[in-house]
Amino acid sequence: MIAKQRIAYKRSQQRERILEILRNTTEHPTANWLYDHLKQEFPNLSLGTIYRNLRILHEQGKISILDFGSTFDRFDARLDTHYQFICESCGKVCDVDLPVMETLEKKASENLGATIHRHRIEFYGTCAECSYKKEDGK
Amino acid sequence: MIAKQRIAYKRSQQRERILEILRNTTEHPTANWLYDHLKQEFPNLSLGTIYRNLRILHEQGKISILDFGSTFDRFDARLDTHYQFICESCGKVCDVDLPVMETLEKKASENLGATIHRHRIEFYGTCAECSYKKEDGK
DNA sequence: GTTCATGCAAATCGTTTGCACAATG
DNA sequence: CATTGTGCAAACGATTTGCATGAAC
Repeated sequence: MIAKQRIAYKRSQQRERILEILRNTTEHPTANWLYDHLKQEFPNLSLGTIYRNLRILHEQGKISILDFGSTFDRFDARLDTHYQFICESCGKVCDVDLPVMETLEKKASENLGATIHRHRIEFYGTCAECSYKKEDGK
Repeated sequence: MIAKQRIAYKRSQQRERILEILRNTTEHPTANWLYDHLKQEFPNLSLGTIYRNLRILHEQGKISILDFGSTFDRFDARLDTHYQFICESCGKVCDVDLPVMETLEKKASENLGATIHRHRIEFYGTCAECSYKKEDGK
């Protein structure tokens, strides 16, 4: 478990673009989406680079990693605690505008005798568009 | 998306034991844990069988699948909504005894115009034992 | 020039699947 | 005996990693 000694981060075009895109998207892209998207700018781009940079951005505390049941992670430049909704029909992930309940952590903490650093809430269901599609015709 | 036509489920020793174990464990075993555990009873057991049966038990509504950020899923014979705590130090998963907040789904639903079927809450932190270990010595 | 980042391909790891054979009903 | 389940090994898909080359400082 000897962590590879890293002295400093150097800048890289790719990393800066990844962060920029994440900051300008309300969607929560997957690694693969980022790859497809940036492939145009960097024709030789590789998926390894995407993943390495996502990990680095996460280490730097600049992005967060949202891991749901789905096989792939979603990445987000929003760092504050916020809740998510996942559409089980189309897979879309979006933020839910509900006040964050700090008290929950306290209660759970007392309950378990554990130290709690953070919590997540995920809502699962069918989004407005998908409900609409299902209603008419097929 | 042609679902393989299944007429009926037949019983199988392996499946019954898997369910039995899940019902008698408060831990939330991984597929691999179940495999190791049952390998003694069924020396030729294969992981494929574990996964197939877990999926079938889930289809039958007898177990639930808990998927966290960790690479592997956890399985649970408790079916009612309940919240989880995940120790970031030892990876243990346990249930949190807090009242289920039905109203949350309603609020989120109004917020998004979506239909919400269920929600999950996960707390992340350090469990009592791990906190204790860290305190003294190393 | 030393260190970090890239691209590429191979490796990893949890999970799924195709197939021939065994168990169930 | 028709159908489902098993074991095995190969396949899968998201992510990671080793290595030689290229960019940053």
